[in-house]
Amino acid sequence: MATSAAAVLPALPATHPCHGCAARELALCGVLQEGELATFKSLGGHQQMSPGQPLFHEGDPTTQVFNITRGSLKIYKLLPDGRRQVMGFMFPGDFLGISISDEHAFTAEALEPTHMCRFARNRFDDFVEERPDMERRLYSLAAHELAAAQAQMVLLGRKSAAERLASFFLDLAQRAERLGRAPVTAIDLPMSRLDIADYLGLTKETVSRVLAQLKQKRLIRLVTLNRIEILDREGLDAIAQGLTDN
Amino acid sequence: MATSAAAVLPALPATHPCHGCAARELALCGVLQEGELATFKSLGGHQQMSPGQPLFHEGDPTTQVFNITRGSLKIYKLLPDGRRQVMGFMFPGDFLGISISDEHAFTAEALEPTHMCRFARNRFDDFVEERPDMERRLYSLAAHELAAAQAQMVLLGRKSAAERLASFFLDLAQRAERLGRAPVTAIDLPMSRLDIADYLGLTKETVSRVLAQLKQKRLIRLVTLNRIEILDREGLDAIAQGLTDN
DNA sequence: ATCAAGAATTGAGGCAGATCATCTTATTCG
DNA sequence: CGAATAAGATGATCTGCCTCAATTCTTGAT
Repeated sequence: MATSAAAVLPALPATHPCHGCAARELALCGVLQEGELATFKSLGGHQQMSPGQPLFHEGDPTTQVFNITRGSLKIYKLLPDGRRQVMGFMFPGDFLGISISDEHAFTAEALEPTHMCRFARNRFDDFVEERPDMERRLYSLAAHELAAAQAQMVLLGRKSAAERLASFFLDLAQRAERLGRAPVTAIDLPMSRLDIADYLGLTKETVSRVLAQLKQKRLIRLVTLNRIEILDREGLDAIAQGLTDN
Repeated sequence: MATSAAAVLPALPATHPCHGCAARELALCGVLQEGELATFKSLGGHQQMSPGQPLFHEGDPTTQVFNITRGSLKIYKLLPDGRRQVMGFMFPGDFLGISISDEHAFTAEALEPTHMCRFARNRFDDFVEERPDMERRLYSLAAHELAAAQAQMVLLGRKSAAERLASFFLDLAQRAERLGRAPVTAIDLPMSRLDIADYLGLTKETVSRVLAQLKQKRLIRLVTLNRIEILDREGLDAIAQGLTDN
């Protein structure tokens, strides 16, 4: 069951609808051949969203699944009194639709202008059911997400504020590297400080303060408000893993 | 992909090795027919563990997968300095092996005398690969676990100590009900207060104190140290969801 | 039964991060 | 461009949970 995406994909003709899709190798589509890809593509459509626009709400029927191709989203749950927990952020290549429930377990909302492929869920399921590769890929995605969720439980249950921020930045860097296939020292933060706080189980004030500490320790630098540069990755790593008192 | 376990299973002859297995309908095996079940069973063996005994450690190669049939386990991750996050507790019917990594992401340790079916991972994978039902079931399990992990993130990121305890007890009650198919008012706690604390992101002292509060509010009663009775489920529910100040 | 050892409870005080308030810096829009 | 508005940073104070320290209870061995 330890199946991973095909390492090499055949080049597509420039006229193919998926040609040039930044997400292709990373997403579900990665396991499909050219012919299948066309069939797959024909199942659904394309969709764009503007910042702040919700894709769906917690509790909505899950009639569609999505594949992010550009931009980013946050997904979150709310408690009745308004407390919010951000479950994660989605970037190009990420698949939004791992669930066997009829209702969405969370709300999804665009952080910036965002593009995605959209599929009717029943047609998607039918398509997947006939392609063992695809099923295995889906399982693999779910298993990865589960591992990530468990890492986040450690963060939320046992890490200090500084450890949480450091872990978060490193995680973002790694995801950017997976997308770009090259080492990354500067990271975009398309989400607000409040989003970060709600993701890390903190308040926006604490996020600001810890950010200031990390800056002062010369571990990071704020290029702009929404873009940081990692100055000392080893130092950040040491903090993230709890190897230093902070 | 919204496949669930078969609702009704054919009765097995009393001589069948899986006859009387408390976990059969719940576990992976639930989708298998009698013939297949025998084949499946022949892939692996049975194993018993005593309290405190580790099944495997974080980082160990994942050469086997397991299906709990009796007893219970805790699974946890450690930070380098010894801080611990318990990721969850496993009961009969639960499957231990959702992963595509070559190394275990956590340590698993028996809480009480515990029995399980054991399968070599490569043989298990081969078996699964030929049975789409089984693959779908595995995906379904992973999706469920992911949803549970996300609920736990809300708990760890945003709930108060009392809310965490209340949520925990209700969750245990629901799991017991899924196993026994009958309403449950008394719950066994095979884990220590420290295990509970490390699961809920608290200390054992806080767990003790909140337990005392819930007792005093007549929401629960301690039958013994390791068994509580739920006296007011609605009240607990209200707390768990954060509908009451506590 | 009695004792020992571990587990759980209870108490006192401290602290990391929350809350509330203010100020500063971006961004938007007329 | 400049005012309006929102986002972020910073300061002061508060508090829920943690830490450290005794007890008390439970359990298993003799």
